[in-house]
Amino acid sequence: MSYRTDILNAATKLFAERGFKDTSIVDLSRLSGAAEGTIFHHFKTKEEILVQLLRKVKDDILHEVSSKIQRNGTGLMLVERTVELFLMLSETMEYEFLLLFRNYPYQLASINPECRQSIEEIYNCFLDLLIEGIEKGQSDGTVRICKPFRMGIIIFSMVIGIVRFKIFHLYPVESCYSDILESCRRMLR
Amino acid sequence: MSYRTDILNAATKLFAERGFKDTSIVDLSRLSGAAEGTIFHHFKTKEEILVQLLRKVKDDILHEVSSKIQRNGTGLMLVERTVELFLMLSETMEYEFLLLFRNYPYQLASINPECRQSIEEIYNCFLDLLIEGIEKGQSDGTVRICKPFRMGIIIFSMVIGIVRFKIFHLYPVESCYSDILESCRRMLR
DNA sequence: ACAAGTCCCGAGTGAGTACTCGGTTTGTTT
DNA sequence: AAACAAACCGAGTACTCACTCGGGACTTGT
Repeated sequence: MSYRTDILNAATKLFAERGFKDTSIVDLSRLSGAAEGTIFHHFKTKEEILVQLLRKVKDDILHEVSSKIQRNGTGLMLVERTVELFLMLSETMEYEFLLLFRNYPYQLASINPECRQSIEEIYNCFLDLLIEGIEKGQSDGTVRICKPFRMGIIIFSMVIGIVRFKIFHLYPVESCYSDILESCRRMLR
Repeated sequence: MSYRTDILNAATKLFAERGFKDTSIVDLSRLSGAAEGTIFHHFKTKEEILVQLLRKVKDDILHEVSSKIQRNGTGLMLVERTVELFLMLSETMEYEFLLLFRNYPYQLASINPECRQSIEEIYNCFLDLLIEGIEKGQSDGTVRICKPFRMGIIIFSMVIGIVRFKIFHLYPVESCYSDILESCRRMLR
């Protein structure tokens, strides 16, 4: 039982709530209970904490997606399931999503390419599912003829936008979920 | 001819490109040509620069909106014009939009309530136009029966998401503009 | 000419930062 | 129990940051 996981947990919380730059090692030390020296015993630099944290978040989310997404049914159903899953995960994995949205692409992209890559893999995972669903839907007749990539981008940006509104408490959107799915169907049919 | 505007111009560029926290007074001094002391002669604190900057951005955008938006025509047309205007402004006022998207609601919200208020006014300006268009459209028959606020939120989040993708070069979206308008129509009709 | 005021300068200040280092504790192996 | 390594500690270091201060230059009104 080392402080390693305590430090990562503290980092998840603080990086998500305040962002990377606004969290100091002293903050991490206080919240995790580990001395500053201990933190640098487990992680070479502050940046290294973020890199490992994001790698873990990426693994968790990709695992969650691959275990929850079912590919039976129509293409339109796959799109709907992807949207629903994203909305659901943004609640069950709130801190992880907060972390993604708060730190990207603002500080992160320039800080570290590995961070950026982790986050892009997460983004692409969902976008690819949407595109796959649209293409499949065009084969089975549940989706109209349109450019899959473009419509995937549009739907994805809509869902991300909604989640951002919710996570940062800008507008109340919980009541919109059914309207979002209905909007997707209308856009694609 | 004082350094005041030079400092604000430098701040617009640097806060937009790097964010508030990642821009130092030395950076501002170098880019504007004004000595550090001169910066603090014109602005009480670094935060004060941001406050005044955002107030100006808000005024500029609200003025642009009120001068460009025409209310003749159907409700659906008002929605489409609002979306088009937002997309257009995100190009003609690129730095200002970058500034909005980079700094909100991450560092800003907690830093200063006046900053937050400026940005919320900008957001609400567009959202209110969308809602107005939807309600008007429901009267004149160009928009189906739905909750105006919810659909306004959904359309707004879609447009913001697209602009974010573009501004940060995450995905190529320039080609999507006509699809976005088409999607709006399908969602509302 | 002189006083007042604005603009400007940049070295200096103190607080905070990420990170280091020498040494202590704890756990494991033999 | 002795030996070794991993985990842990916190004072110390070098650096960056926003901000101050005392004074110089230029403009304006009297």
